[in-house]
Amino acid sequence: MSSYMANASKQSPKPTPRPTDAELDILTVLWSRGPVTVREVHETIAARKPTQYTTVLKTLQIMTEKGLVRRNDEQRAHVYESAQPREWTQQQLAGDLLQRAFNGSARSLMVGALSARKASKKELSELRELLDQYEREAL
Amino acid sequence: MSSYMANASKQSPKPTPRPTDAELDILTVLWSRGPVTVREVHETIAARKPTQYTTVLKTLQIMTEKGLVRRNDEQRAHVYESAQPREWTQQQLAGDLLQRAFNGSARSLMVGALSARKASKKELSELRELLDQYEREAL
DNA sequence: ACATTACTACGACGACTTTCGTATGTCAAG
DNA sequence: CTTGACATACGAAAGTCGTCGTAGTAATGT
Repeated sequence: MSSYMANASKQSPKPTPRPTDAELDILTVLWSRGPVTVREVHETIAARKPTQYTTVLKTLQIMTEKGLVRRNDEQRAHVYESAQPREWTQQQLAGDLLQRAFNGSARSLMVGALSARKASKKELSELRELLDQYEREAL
Repeated sequence: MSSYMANASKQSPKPTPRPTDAELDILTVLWSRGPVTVREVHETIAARKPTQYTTVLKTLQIMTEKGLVRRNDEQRAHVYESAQPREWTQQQLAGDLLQRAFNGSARSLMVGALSARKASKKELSELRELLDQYEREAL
């Protein structure tokens, strides 16, 4: 064991910032589509909300600077992919909101979520299953 | 019944916007303290994060314009209170995040929240109780 | 070869956020 | 009345966000 830093952090390991609304829209595409070109991202985004190609491009460039996405520029049309898996980002966002608006109470967050969109019977049992699983793991 | 509008909405009933980070900090104080003066809000806020009095004041003024808070200016020191109860705003925020980042899946949101802060045994049973309650009500 | 199409880079604008300083008003001592 | 403590109003700086137009460059078709 020498003094190598296998760790990716050097100098200021500035944590990945919370994605903005527009950025989250793009990440959603990247997560479901995998590595894609700007064009593909744009097509998907523009299908739901009229948006210029360059708007998506610019946002992706900024996201690259922020470290939210990785870019492969070997091809002429650069290929982007999310720097973090969906679950990781979701955890950040949930944790952040939990902290900021719910004073850390998972129960309150659940109340908020459930009352926001009436949960189906199926969804409720799904949640119950999730709790079972957690209780088993967390010994 | 004449053409009166007892309703508070006139012309564009523009919905209350999502509070920003700084605004949420202030709302948190208002919720736990009830109607208070700027001074009281400031003292609470400044205890955790150095902030000028006028910063809090200005933010509260903006929040008044947005309809996030109500102001009573009968006294020289105006008294502010949240325009919406804590639960209502929490529901908005949870629903918003659920929609934007979790594709509407309450289960995913729960996974995110639970993995963000390891839930205690007590918290888990609290959640289970909540589900019971929901299942009983939602017939 | 040249026109057309497909990309990236980037500057810039308007709206919004957060922050603070300064101007100004009110009121109670002294 | 004047001063000092305490309020509100407000302009403005500095940063971020979302958006787009334009410029330039590489590939493709005719």
